[in-house]
Amino acid sequence: MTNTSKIKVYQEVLDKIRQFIEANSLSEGDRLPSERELAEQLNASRSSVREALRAIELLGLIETKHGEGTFLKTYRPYHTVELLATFVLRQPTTKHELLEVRHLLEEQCLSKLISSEQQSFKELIDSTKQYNGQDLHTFVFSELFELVDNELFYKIWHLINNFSQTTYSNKLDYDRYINLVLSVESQDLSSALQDLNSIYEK
Amino acid sequence: MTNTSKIKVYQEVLDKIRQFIEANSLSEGDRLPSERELAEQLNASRSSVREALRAIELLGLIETKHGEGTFLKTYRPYHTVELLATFVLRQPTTKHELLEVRHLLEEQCLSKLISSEQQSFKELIDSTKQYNGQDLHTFVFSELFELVDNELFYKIWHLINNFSQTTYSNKLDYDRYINLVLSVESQDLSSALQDLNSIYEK
DNA sequence: TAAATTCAAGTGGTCTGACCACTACTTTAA
DNA sequence: TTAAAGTAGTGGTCAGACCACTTGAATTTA
Repeated sequence: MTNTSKIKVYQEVLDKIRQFIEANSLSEGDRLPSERELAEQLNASRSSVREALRAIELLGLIETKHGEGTFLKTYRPYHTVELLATFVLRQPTTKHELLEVRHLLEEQCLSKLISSEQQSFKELIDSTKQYNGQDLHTFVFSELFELVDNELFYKIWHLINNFSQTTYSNKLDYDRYINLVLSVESQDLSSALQDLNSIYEK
Repeated sequence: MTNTSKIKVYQEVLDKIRQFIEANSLSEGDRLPSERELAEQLNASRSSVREALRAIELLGLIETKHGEGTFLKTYRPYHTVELLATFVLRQPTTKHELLEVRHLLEEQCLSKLISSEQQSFKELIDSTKQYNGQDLHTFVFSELFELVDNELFYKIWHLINNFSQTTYSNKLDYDRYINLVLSVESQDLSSALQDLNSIYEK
């Protein structure tokens, strides 16, 4: 019946690896112990270790180099998202929640920016006008979040944003985003929030 | 040189599985071929197949039942988001950042509650007064976040909250938290935010 | 006949040991 | 001094072996 308690070896390994990273405060580019070493130290077979490593590799958290080793990687979930997209039939509720949270985070971002020292957004406006990529929203907010100077905050938004990839913006949106930035620049919070709303309601 | 093109077996397997799912239009609950079957059909070893399966299992896309088989699962981004968050959060993060983000999530929580339909907080106030545990903050906000009806939002806060292990509340805090809830009840946002601030500034 | 038991086949879970391919470094030879 | 060859360590992959578990059929029992 209630069998869910069975923890698999590869999951334990996963946890141990995470702990190892934390304990040795490894960061981007650092090398993990070899598969054989991990297997021995964690008292697991190399296969199990590999299952764990492959899993977090797919998540984009590590990178393996044949003949060299396994390395921590800067987290970039792009390929994960692509992968997921092909597998997933998204559920409406879920999608709604994702967007709601994203919206929330962005509101706070704007609020933070406005309540901090005034700064110029000239460059951002220019680069927005010239932006030619797929996802204007991501572009603009990446820039805005970076200004907030809270790495964690940025990462969380980034994470959510990647999962809520939905409709790609059409050209009309340029105006909306530029208005938004202008509102931020003039430190008008309620106007900025309204601009953001209009983007979401579209 | 251009070595990046080296595709690993487990990635090919992954792709084939995806194609299989698509071709047979499998959906939630349907069973995939057994590991041994997949290995044979895809001309790979069982280990490689398992590496692929473990990876997407970790992503939350499939579910394996010992002795039964491997099944497609309803996809919940929470799972992935949570998983990734545990890694992201373990990267060097200052306590200040954690608290700032937590604070900010809580502000949004209050804001959401206040802008939604009015509700009674009588029970919450009572149980807060009687609360006898270690962490009043967690208690009160767990309740508040649940009222927001966005599971993802709740989970993110929960994660951050766990990592920002602060602390011990002294009795004086009871008043602060009760005031906070009262402000929410009377739908007075600015007052609620102020109450929250006073908790953080303490 | 109906119910309980036993048993066999199929499945995932794990481990071992073996090669191969690649990299970086050391040793050797020119 | 420099170039080449060798070597040790690493990830990549595979084959095969058990084990634990589930299911359903065959068998036994009531």
